[in-house]
Amino acid sequence: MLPADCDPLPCTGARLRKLTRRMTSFYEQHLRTIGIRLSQYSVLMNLSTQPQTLLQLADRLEMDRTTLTRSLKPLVDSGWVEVAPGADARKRLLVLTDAGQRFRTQAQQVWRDAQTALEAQLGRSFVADLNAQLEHALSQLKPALAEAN
Amino acid sequence: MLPADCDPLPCTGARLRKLTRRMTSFYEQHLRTIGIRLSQYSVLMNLSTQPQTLLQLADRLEMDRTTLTRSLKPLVDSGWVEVAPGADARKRLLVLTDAGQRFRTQAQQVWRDAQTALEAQLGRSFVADLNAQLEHALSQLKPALAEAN
DNA sequence: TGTTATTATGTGCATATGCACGTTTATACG
DNA sequence: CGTATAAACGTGCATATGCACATAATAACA
Repeated sequence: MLPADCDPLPCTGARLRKLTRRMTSFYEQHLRTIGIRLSQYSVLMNLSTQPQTLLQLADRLEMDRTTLTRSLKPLVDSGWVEVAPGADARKRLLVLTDAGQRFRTQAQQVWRDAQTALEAQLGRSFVADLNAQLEHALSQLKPALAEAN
Repeated sequence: MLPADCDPLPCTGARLRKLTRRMTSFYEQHLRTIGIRLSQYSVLMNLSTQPQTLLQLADRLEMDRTTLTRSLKPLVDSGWVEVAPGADARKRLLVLTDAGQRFRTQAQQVWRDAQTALEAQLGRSFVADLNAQLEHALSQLKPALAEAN
């Protein structure tokens, strides 16, 4: 029999997905009061600093471009984000409207409550550690950059 | 100004979602060779031990019952899982077929490669720590059990 | 300048995710 | 036994996710 350190560890991906489901649910219990999803909150936060093109925002959020395209629809429909023409005719600039800024402020309060509740539940130092680990993993696990072009 | 330990930490939920996207992508680069998703692999693995009802499996995977219902379709269509009548007329028993068992064995090899590659990329001890952290978080962050009934 | 490569984006498709609501079948109980 | 409750499951809806493919517009270059 081989030594234990030759066997792969339990599936990290599955655990991660599991925790993400729970965690998302946790945040959204709070965010539901103002009718917004966690991912939408992320978009609002990232746009609050400055307008960006779709691709720029997708890069920041590290999500698929096409996912973002569709995630924007409810935000645009709600009047919080505007899709303006960009520097050249290809680009589209995503802009947070005034109403969007106001709403973001409100949403940030609710998020703050959620994050605080999370830290209360799991322990602040644990959450800090977890954040650091996630951050490290993200830095090491670079995106599957489009097959060596 | 308040001390820093009164401010909430950066959004854990957003980081978690980010990493899950990347991580899923990492695993699925491997799993794609045999045409299966990470979540489907989890289902196969959980069914390989013993047949279970939909609710039992959903509890194990800690995912929404209705999500699982639909996730089963491609597995059933591929002939790997069978939906048999359960103990009483309400229950449906999910059974891994023989072909399903064989496929699971094959898939497990591919998963193993992926997990090993992950450990090579992030460092085995880091992955072990991360697994432990995720596990701990899961144990502390209990499901939003249906509003105190 | 005309052709080619690159950039920025959209759409179709197949899942993943969970809430609200509805249906069927058991079980509890008066 | 009949009715209220609970258990197990399905479906509609709204997003989330990313791949393959298609389009439009700009940049690069012969």
